[in-house]
Amino acid sequence: MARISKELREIVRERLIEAGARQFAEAGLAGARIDVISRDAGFAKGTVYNYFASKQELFGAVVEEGARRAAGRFAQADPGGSVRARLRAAAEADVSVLREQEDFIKVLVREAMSFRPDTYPIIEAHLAPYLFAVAGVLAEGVACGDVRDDRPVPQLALMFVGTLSLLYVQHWASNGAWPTLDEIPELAVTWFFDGAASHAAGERA
Amino acid sequence: MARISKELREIVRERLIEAGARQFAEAGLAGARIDVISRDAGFAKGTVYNYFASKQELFGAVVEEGARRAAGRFAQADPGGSVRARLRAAAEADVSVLREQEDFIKVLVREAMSFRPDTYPIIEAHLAPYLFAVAGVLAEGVACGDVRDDRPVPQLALMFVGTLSLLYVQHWASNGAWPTLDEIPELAVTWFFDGAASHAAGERA
Amino acid sequence: MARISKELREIVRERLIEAGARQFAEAGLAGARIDVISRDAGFAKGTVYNYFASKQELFGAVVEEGARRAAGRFAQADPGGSVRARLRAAAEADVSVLREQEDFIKVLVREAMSFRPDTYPIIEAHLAPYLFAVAGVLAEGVACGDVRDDRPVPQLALMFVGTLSLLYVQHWASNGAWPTLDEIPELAVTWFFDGAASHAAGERA
Amino acid sequence: MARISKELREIVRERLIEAGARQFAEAGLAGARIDVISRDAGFAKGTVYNYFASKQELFGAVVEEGARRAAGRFAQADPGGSVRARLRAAAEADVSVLREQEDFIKVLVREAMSFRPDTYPIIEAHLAPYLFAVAGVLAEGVACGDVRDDRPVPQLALMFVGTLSLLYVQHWASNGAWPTLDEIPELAVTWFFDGAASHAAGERA
DNA sequence: AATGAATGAGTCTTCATTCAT
DNA sequence: GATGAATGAAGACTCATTCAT
Repeated sequence: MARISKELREIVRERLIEAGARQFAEAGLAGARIDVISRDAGFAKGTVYNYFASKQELFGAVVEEGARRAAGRFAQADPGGSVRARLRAAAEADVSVLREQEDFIKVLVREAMSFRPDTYPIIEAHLAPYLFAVAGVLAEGVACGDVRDDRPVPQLALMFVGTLSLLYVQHWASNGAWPTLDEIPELAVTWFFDGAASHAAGERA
Repeated sequence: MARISKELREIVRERLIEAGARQFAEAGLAGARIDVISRDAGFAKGTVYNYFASKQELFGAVVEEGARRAAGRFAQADPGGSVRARLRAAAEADVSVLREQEDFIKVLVREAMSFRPDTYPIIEAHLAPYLFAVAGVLAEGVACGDVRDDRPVPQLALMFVGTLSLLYVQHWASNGAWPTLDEIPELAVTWFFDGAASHAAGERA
Repeated sequence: MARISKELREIVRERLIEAGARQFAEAGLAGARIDVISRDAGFAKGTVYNYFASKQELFGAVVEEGARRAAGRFAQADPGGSVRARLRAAAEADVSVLREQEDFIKVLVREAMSFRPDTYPIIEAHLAPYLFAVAGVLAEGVACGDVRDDRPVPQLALMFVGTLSLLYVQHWASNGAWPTLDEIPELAVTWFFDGAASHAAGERA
Repeated sequence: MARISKELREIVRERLIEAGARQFAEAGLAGARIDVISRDAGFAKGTVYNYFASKQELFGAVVEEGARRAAGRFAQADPGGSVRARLRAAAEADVSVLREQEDFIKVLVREAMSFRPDTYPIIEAHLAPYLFAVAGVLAEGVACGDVRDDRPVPQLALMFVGTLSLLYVQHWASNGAWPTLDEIPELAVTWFFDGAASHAAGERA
């Protein structure tokens, strides 16, 4: 099976990453088993190691791919306009990724929320572009006075992404009862801008 | 003698659970090592098995104990006054518990975020009184018009507790850089009432 | 099986080292299999790891033990007198160790002669006391004029030990035909002092 | 075309064997990696298997080739004169071969020292002409009284070749520090005729 | 004939669990 | 009840070998 084309190699890699996303979402980094991943992708155990040097590295690739997909969708769906509208679009893009790639997002969110010393650096490294994109929108918001300027933009970005993540967790924890995926973008933006409890929030939403 | 023996047994059990909390907080369920827990509690490896049938069971006991300890955290301080002030007091009480029981809380938050089928119900059960207390305050807030009335109170309670948890995670993930524990109560309340991004929030804070 | 006495622990360790010597003598460091060693010593696979951190470390212990046994025998059998006589006694002691501990000596000689980058340092480190003992005798020989003084003593020691090793190899390679173990001490000393070919050697021997 | 093809095939085989010699010299049979050998020879992994059925077989071919190359080494230079001078010339010829074929010689010496049942006969067979040549010189030495006559000439030949090998090993083990290749012929002859320790040796050298 | 992706047997190593003392 | 040595299942990772292209 030699002389495989570069594209075929890429396809196999992709399949392994997707199988990895399923395993890692289900079992976490420590609990995931390499040979399950390989089998799930349709290959024998050893094949994973033709593409990734170690379980850690495969995990990193899964995280990276997850972040890349989310970020890509992000970029596409920037309607311009108010910061609020743009962040809402971003959240919608994120949710639409979640619908299609739930495993990837689960890995991202779960491991990010678990901040294990061995996985958090990986997550952080690969999440950077994603946070960067959000931060870009927020920076413009600060510039035009739509966003408070007394808090560092990176912190704000973390808070926005955290809000989204938290809503996902609540969605999963309630087995989809509340919030539903449909509600999440609006909830995230409202919460982020107006808080969860205030009337203003209620009114504006 | 049976009496003393029983008490002694309880003390040993407690020590094992505390050592377990430390390990599980650091390494997670899969990564934790029985041997380290036992040694850390001052016993030899085998002793754990005189008290718990398996690592899983010890883990369950840690989660349960953590939930039990955390559950008490709320009753303590209710200064009365505005909803805002009362929730802030609640958050402060929560943080003060966190200071003392950081390992337990870490395990709890992690597990909550992973909603494993075998531990999530435990967490949920023990979280209930806490959520109930928060909900009580919020309900009064709704009644007096300080809190929006178009969202179910239980959802609001979940969002408040979620905000706190998210801030904890960010605290841990940043190695305490931001937010610091001191900042968390104010941040939580502001975020919950006014959002993270708005000027109103900045002004009021 | 707890509370084993220190002596029992030592005995088990010894058994593992001896089984290790057998395996390493037969298969070398790379080829040796941990579970064969453990089984051969009468234990399950994992037991080796209760005594040694890794295969390398067990190998080091085997080499050390081999060198220790050989060196010990060396020290006991120093009759004093001429350097020639003392080295002969040393060689005889060495051969008597070889008779009883052939596996250990085989490991030592084979790996020393293979100077593999990963094993040679281990061998060198553990062989040091052995070489040191020989060097001590030779240094006295230099002092009293029985040994040439224009060559560094450590080189001479290496040459003597090398001579012995070479004879062992020839013994093994010929399946014991020549030289026999009985002949080795005399051969080694003669060769070392008088050469292999000269008449002087023939006469004196 | 068949002709060229056959020659080409021979060339590729040769390159693989030389690359094999490098790997085996460095890592031994067990430690050598097919993949490294093939790459080093300028081919992809699988190519080795178009020429050799297995790693073992390639190893055998390397040993055989090494022995073949080394076998020619002696015929070259026989200056006549004293036995001593002729053996010295032989040793010099040997060292000059070593300089060019170091990897092969390393593999050979190692294997000779390990006398594995499957390779030792090969080595022995190819060593025979070399030993025979040395034995021829020695026999003349015995005849003219320059070499002791109370030891079988084949044994003497083995001892001479063994001396050389031992010096090689010490050269390699010391990373070339001592003895240097330049010193080896003189050392070998001196040691062989006069011993390593005696004054006579020192004086005559 | 060369290629190199896929394979899977083989090994080290870890560590929860057991149990004799 | 405490101990810690022994156990062996489990799992990551290696790499010789195969074989489709």
